[in-house]
Amino acid sequence: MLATEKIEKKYDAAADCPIAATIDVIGGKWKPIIIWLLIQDTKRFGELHKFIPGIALKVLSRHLKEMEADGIIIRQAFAEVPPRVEYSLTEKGRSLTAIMQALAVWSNDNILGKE
Amino acid sequence: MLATEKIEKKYDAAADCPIAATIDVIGGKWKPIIIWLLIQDTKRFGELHKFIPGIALKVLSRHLKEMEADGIIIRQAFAEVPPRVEYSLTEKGRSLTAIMQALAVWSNDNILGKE
DNA sequence: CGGTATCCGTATCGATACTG
DNA sequence: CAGTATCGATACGGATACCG
Repeated sequence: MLATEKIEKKYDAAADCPIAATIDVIGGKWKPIIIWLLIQDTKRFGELHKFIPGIALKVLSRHLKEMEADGIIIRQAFAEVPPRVEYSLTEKGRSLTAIMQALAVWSNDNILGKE
Repeated sequence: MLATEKIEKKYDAAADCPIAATIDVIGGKWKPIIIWLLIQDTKRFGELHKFIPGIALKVLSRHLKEMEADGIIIRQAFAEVPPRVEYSLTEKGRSLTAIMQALAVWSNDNILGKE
């Protein structure tokens, strides 16, 4: 997006609403679980895949890349055989913990009892 | 009951992860802004449309219905000419205020300064 | 005024096969 | 082990026209 051009910028919910911007970071279909798992512990790619039933490899891979680009997780590859890659939260990622807990609490209070 | 028809329930992130469940409620593309506007004040359909640049009528309408179904907003129609419909938050909806603020704060601390 | 109906483009998710 | 490539399905958002 070039700021030098006086393009009549359309309002973009995700970019212009701070709340939506944060949801964008934690709001993919599987990102909450990934973050939640990493809050507890560093994990390898295969572990994440095992802990998250049903996620496609491609999707897991893309979510991890996005989260790395957003600066909330770190990817650490070890030059071994067989290869090992570990994912963990950055400080920024950890700073989401309180929010995650608040979201979980709200769910328990307002959604779980409903079904 | 056929054994083959055993309901092998697939893991559903949105339903089975409490965090994802809450994000589902507040996480549509425009829901955060809608909630934010309604936190400040009850608003009519047209007002919401005016306050949210670019949203399609259909999308606004659907989001409002979903939020009503989720129990976080109330739709109140007045039998007048011209018709008037007002949307406001329920108690449950208001209970999201703290979370919304936390999300906005996190965005200001971790996203806004970046671009 | 407050919507719904229709049609469409895109983004996102998913299963499987294959590679470094 | 840790991914990528490929193809397909579907959910989501958007523009416009029309109705009560």
